[in-house]
Amino acid sequence: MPTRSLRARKQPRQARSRETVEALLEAAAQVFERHGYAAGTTNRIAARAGVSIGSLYQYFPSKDAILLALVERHVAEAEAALVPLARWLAGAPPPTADADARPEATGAAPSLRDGLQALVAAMVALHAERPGLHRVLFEEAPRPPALRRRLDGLSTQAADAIAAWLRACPEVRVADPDLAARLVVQTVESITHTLVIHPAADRPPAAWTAATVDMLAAYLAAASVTVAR
Amino acid sequence: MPTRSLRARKQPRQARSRETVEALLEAAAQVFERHGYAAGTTNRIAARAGVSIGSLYQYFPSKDAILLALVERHVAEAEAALVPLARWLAGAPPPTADADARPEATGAAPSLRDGLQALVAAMVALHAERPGLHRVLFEEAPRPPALRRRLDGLSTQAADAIAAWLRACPEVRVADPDLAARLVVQTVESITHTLVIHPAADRPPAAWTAATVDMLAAYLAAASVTVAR
DNA sequence: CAATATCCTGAGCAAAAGCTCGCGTTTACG
DNA sequence: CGTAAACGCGAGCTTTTGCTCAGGATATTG
Repeated sequence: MPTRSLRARKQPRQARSRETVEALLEAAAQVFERHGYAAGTTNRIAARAGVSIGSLYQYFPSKDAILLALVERHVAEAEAALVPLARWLAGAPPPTADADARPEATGAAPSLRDGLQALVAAMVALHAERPGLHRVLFEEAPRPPALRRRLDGLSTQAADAIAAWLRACPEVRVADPDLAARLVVQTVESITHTLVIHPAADRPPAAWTAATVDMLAAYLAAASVTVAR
Repeated sequence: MPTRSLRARKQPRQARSRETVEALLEAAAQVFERHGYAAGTTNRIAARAGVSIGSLYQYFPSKDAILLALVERHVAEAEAALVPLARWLAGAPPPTADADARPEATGAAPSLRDGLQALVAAMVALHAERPGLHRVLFEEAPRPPALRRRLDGLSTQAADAIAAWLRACPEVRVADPDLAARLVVQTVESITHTLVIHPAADRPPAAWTAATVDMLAAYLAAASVTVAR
C-alpha cells in the first residue's frame, strides 16, 4: 500500500459527480464504522456507494484521502459547535436557541455548572452518532502532521476560551486557570470518547455526564492543594 | 489475512526455543511500537528478532496471537500492580516498600489524597514505558471477546476495591460511591492513556498528575449535587 | 553412537487489497 | 446536431503480506 498524495485528484464539476462524491463519503463512513479501517476496503466503499472503483479513484487519490476527508468533515462540525459555545462563555447571548440546554437567555456569562453542562453536552452530542466511525477516525487512522496540528489547535482554542471564562467566573477558586482549563478539556474529551465508544451498561449515559459535571465543578470551585508552578 | 486460532502452536521445551520466543515477543513489542499494527509485519518481527519467519510460526499460530501475548503480558503486569494497591486501600499494610510513594507504614487505610495519589502514580507507571506499544495494544488491535472480558473484569475489580475504600473513607461525601468509583477509574485510565500517549509539552507530567489528584479529591470530598438514582 | 525429538531455515505460495487504464456513456455548449 | 469535456465503468495488474512446508541443524536420550 504505497503512500500517495492526499489532495483530491479531480474536482467534481457537474451535479452528478458531486452526488457521487457525497455517496462515496457516506458509504465510507458506513463501511469504516462497520468494518474498521483495515477491513474497510476501497472496493467495499465503492460498492456500498453504488459506484465503480474507478470513479472512487477519480476523486480520492488514495484510501487515506477518503478517511482524511471524513476527519476534516468532523473537525468542521466540531468547530461549528464549539465556536458559538466559546462565545457564550465569553458573555455573548446564547447564539442558537437549540435543544433547551441553556437555562435562560441572559447576556452575562453562564454559571460554572451551566457552562460545564453545556460543554459536556456539546461534546457528547458531537460523538453520539457514528461512535464506531469516530473510534476509527481517532484511534485507528493514520494521522498526517497537518491534521494533528489542526486538532491540537482546536483543543487549545477551547482551552483558552475556558480559561478566560474560569478567570471571570466568581465561583472558580482554582489556582492555575490555564492548567485547569486544559485538564477540563482533556477530561471531557477522554470521558466522552470512552463513554461513547465503549458505553457502560450498568448506568445510563446521563448519570455519567452528570457525575462528570459534578467532578469538574467540585474541582474548579475548590482551592487547589497543589500550588501552580 | 485469515483468522486463525490464537493458542500457541507449540510449547518451547528447550532453553534455546524459550529464548527464541522471548526474542520474538521483544521484537514484536519494538516493531508494533515503531510501525503500528498494520505495518508491523510478521516478517519484520522475525527479522528484528534475528529469527526466521518459520520459527515465528512454530510458536505463534498467527499475527494476532503475537499481539495477544503482548496484551496478556501487560494485563498480568497491571494485575500485579493493582492487587497490592487494592489490599492497601482495604487497610492492609503497604505490601512493598517500593519507590517511597506511600507516606507512612500505618496499618490503617490511606487517606483520600494518598490513595488517589498512589492510584494515579501506579497507572502512570504502568504505561510510562512503551507508550506507543500501548496505543497499538489498546486502540489499534483487534480485541477478541475473551480478552475484552478480562480487561473489563480488571476495571470492575479496581472499581469495587475503590468503592469499598470510598465508603470507609470519612472524608468522602459523594452520594453514590459505586458510580464515583467507576468514574474515578474511568478518569484515571483516560487521562493516563492520553497523557502518556500524547504528552502535553507545556507542563511537566507531574503537574498533570497533581491536578488530576486535585480534581478527584475535590469531587469525592464534595457532596454531590446530582442525586444518585 | 545411533535414534529420536526438538528446533530452525527461507524460498515461495495463495489471497487480498490498493490502484490503473482503456474505453464507453453522459452532459455542457456552440 | 456535433464536439469536447466530464463522468463512469470494471477487469485485472502489482505489490504486499500472512503463512506453509520440506528439509537441514542441534539437542536429548538410551
